[in-house]
Amino acid sequence: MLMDFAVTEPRSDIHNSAIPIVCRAFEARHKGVCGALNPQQLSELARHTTKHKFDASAGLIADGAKVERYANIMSGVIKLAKLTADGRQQIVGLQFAPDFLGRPFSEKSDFDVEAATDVRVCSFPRDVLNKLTQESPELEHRLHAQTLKELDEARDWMLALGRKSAGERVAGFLCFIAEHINPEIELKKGPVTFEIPLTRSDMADFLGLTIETVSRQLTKLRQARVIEIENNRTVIVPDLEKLQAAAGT
Amino acid sequence: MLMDFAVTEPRSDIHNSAIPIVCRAFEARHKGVCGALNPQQLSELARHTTKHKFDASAGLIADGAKVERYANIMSGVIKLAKLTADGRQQIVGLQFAPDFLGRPFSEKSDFDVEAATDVRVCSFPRDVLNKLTQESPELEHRLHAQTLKELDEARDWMLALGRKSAGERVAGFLCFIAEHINPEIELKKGPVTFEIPLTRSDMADFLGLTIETVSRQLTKLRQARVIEIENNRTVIVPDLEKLQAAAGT
DNA sequence: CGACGCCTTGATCAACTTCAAATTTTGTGG
DNA sequence: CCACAAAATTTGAAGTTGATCAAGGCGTCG
Repeated sequence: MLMDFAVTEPRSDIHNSAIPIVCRAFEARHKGVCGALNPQQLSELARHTTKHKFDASAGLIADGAKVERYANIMSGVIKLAKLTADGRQQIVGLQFAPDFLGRPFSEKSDFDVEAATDVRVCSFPRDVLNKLTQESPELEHRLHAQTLKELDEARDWMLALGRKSAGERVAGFLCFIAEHINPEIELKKGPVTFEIPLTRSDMADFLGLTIETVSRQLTKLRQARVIEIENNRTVIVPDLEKLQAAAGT
Repeated sequence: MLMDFAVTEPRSDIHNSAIPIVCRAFEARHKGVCGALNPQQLSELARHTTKHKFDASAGLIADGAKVERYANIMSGVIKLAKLTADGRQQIVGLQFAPDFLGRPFSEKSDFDVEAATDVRVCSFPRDVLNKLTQESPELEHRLHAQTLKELDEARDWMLALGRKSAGERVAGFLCFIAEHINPEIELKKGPVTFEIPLTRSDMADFLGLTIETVSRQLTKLRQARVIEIENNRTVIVPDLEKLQAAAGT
């Protein structure tokens, strides 16, 4: 079931011009778009901000829906999915904290937005952000930078979808998750462990495959000792380079 | 063979602060990024601008190359292509006049940039545009808008690459070209005629197929009377809706 | 315990690729 | 303008990959 952002949890600091502590903590850890705002703008934004929680697989925004609010992802993973006329699904983007969520300058969404895992977001009205964008070139600059990052990722996946085998895609997906789950802690030699934030079905929709093929390729990687899997979701990669090699990268 | 932008044709109006006539004519027809500049900025940009011509299939920028100049496409079609480690190719974007060419804020290209058809571009140093961007929020806004458009197109093609059949992809590609070749003249009922700006090989690389499959699907569309083809490149679409239906859209 | 959701495994099948010509189009020199 | 060679496209036959169809296993939650 899809639900638009509703004001579920009015902030206690509504009439307080101090920067919300949660924002400060969040921005310290990450480098979200809010970092582009000065304290005054930040509290202006905070005045209109509400926090929301969504369970895994809850719908946030339906394809074609009018979008009145933007959001920042505080935690969790969000999937952007497109459907063909007859119902085939393709996930066209995955977003992680602290990504900005929403299509600037457009009133409606071009795809479904759904929680892949449990998710916490901060949302605020389109108008407020649009106004801040006009005041602060740095803010638009950051939004532009995120858009460019999404475009790079989309193009990387176009290469995978168009030209890579099922095995390469699955291995490449695991690399992608490994790099995004813990944004900083990566590229070191030792073993890497992480949770796949998607079901097999979501993985299939992301990779342009069926769940059966995804499962078979994971088994192959396991049998080749490239990965270990526990509880379906936990992946251990003893040697990331071997996984990258399997991804054809 | 790849060649970087070289200064091949110094402008006669280098020391003339008037807006180059070619720019005025170009901007009147299109709505390129230059439209965001005031006359003074435009002539500042023009002072550093040179025109270039590339033959079809000439390389403009190699993957990983350092990019010192940005450009506007004046005419023709440009393809952005990625390669896997072992040489498989995927075209991840097609750009048409008056698109901006270049990756803002990045020094090097993430893919090969090649002329699909004969192409004319205006190029200028990165630094000059970066400086203008800082002065003019409207300019960054336009660049951002183009990036968003490219992202939308990339995601549309992700759906096609991941979930659509060869026949749907080829039909969808023809719709895409029909809409881009003559940006305005579209969506009318009558027959539409256009030239495919790509070889079969480029089409295959764009669609994630082989040239044989592309050819067979075109033959099918021809036999189904959805299109007519003359000289391999000229396509006549009697009824665009039938083609869109074949594309699964 | 039993039912349901999620994942894995196996057997068969279809779509697309690969390999191999044949055919058409394009470019060049006489 | 024609002849010819080279390049691009089409067509055909055989081979693979991944999809589809069909069970079966494992965990979780009532």
